Amino acid sequence: MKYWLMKSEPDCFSIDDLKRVKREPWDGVRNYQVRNMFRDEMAVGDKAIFYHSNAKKETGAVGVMTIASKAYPDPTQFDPKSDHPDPKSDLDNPRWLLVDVAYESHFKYPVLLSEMRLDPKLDGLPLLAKGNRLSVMPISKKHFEYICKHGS
DNA sequence: GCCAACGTTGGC
DNA sequence: GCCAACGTTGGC
Repeated sequence: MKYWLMKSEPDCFSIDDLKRVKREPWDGVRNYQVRNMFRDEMAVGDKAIFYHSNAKKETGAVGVMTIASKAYPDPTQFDPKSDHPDPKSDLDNPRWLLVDVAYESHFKYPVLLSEMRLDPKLDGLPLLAKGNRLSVMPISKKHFEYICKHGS
């Protein structure tokens, strides 16, 4: 099983939103590296940390979700009214993929980015690498479990 | 709102 | 293939 960290802006889609709907297509990703991870590396049952980016209050890890589907074409790429339409994507060979995610749990306490930066146990966490802008990234089991423990 | 860092695009 | 210009991400 693999472990992931996935970012979302809470103003756009928060962990509370995910809790309400239980399961959601993780759409809108327009980055080839992430597309390839969806396609080649994610598997149903993998665990992911839900991370609130660009949050007004608390930027950090807020809970856990499960990967609930294989990768499939992101329908929003073909919708001119969506936030990220891609007119160059081909219906027969879609450029962008997504996976469904399912809610698992809220952390009791958010694990803030500022705390994670100071924690030597999280050295090497890709989230903390300078200039890392990936919205989805693999993390080690050790880091995953450590963050979960910290949030509980 | 600012800005550093990065990815993508497109001209050549 | 190079690289400048531009757009986006995301912390602060």
